[in-house]
Amino acid sequence: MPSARPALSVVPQPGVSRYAALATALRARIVAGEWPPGSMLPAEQTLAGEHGVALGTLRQALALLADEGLIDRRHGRGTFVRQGLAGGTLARFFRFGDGVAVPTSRIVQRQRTTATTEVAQALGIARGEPVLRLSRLRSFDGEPGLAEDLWLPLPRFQPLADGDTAAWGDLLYPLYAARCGVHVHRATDSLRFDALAAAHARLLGLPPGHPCVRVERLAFDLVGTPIELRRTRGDAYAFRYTVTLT
Amino acid sequence: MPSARPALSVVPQPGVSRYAALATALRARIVAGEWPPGSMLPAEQTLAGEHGVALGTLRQALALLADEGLIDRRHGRGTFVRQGLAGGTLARFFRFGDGVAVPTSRIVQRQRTTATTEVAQALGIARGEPVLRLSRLRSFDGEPGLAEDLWLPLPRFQPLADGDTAAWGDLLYPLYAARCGVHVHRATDSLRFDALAAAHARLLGLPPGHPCVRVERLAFDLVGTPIELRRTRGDAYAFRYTVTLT
DNA sequence: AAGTGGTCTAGACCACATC
DNA sequence: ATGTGGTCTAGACCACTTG
Repeated sequence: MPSARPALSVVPQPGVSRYAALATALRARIVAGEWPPGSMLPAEQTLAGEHGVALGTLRQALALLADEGLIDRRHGRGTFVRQGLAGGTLARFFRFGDGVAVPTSRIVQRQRTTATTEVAQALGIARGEPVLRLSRLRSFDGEPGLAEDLWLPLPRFQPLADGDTAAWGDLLYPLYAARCGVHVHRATDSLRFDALAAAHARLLGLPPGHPCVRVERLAFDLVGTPIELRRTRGDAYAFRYTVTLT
Repeated sequence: MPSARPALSVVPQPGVSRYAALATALRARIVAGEWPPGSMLPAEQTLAGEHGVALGTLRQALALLADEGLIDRRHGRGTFVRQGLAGGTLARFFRFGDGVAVPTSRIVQRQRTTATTEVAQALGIARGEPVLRLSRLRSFDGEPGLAEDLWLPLPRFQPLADGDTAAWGDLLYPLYAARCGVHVHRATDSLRFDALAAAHARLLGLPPGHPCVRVERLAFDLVGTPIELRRTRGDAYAFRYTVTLT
């Protein structure tokens, strides 16, 4: 009598290690929503059994996903699907306030509009598609510090198109998760130097043409779909950033 | 008859895993120069035997050191002590030339002097200690792009104090290794915005007061001793930098 | 007490690089 | 052919977290 074969056993493939294949399989199950963000994965023993591999092999696969930032492993508690980006505040590029407190946020403008060529390309949609455009001012200890313009693809962010923006709180990503079920999983920040346009200068209380650093952020969800384009401007003289190489 | 105890066995300690303790021991042997930069470590089996641990445990220890950038593991070849920093060119913060070719380097000034308070603090020496000060211009396709000021602690970099600087080539770190036996292993780059002083402006062919990005680099050797302070300035309009978050 | 991930072992076998 | 690191197994035991 043949031994029972695990339900989801990983088929050996040339050129791909078992744990890499396993990681791909698990990644797919997570992205498909089998375990939603914040939820716990089955125990190591269980998963290893399901996929017909030894514990060590399963752990190698999970280590890959943890490196990618897809899951969080917590000793004694379990393995969890990551909720979203942590520690990625745009304020980290500048020296404002005490550098710790979350800045306050005020929505200056909200507007339903259509995607320009530039915005469409960034968000991976067609030109002219509907988007929600926001202007936002972030203040540190009451002092204006960052002026932001945001573009959000519209069918998906419809819940943010109406209602009182004063009730949104100071952080957007938790809002995206709560109201739209959108979890930001990855983002790229591109920095460059610029001069302040009149509108931004007014918001920040600086003279027009004042030097600024412009951060362009593109944020992606779990599946890799772009979900937010954000342009942040702050006083170039407050810009401060450190990288360590090894 | 008691079983033979390995020469360098790791003593179990509360609160410290065996592989972490082992990594510390190996790190010490590397830093002490037992295996100089570029040389190969003994095979896994050998090291595991020497320290009286299983192969898997030794591999965990080596994985730590590889993460730190202390060693390079190469399948089928061996485990090597890293030579030095790779891919850390300061030009990565700017968009000059084709972005690939190594820029040419010209030493504009070389001067034996003493450390100011600021330089001394950065290099971890006393104020007034002798240092070698260099000014350097880096060009891309013949166009000046980066103006650099460097400070090197002097007993150690004596070999660079004399001789023809034209023979130095375009990269400094290989020069440090070849002439002074100094290997750069880690560095931190701190960025801020500034305006060009007259001297730097002249070098770069830009007007005085022109906006620039100033990168201050502090480089360390294997032991963690600061060995180079470098201040690089480039046109703020050429500044371009991208970070990915996850 | 029960369940989770973390550590450690002792071994077999595979894949890569070099002579 | 030989030596290197990479993969995989099957298990034991430890450490952390929660009911």
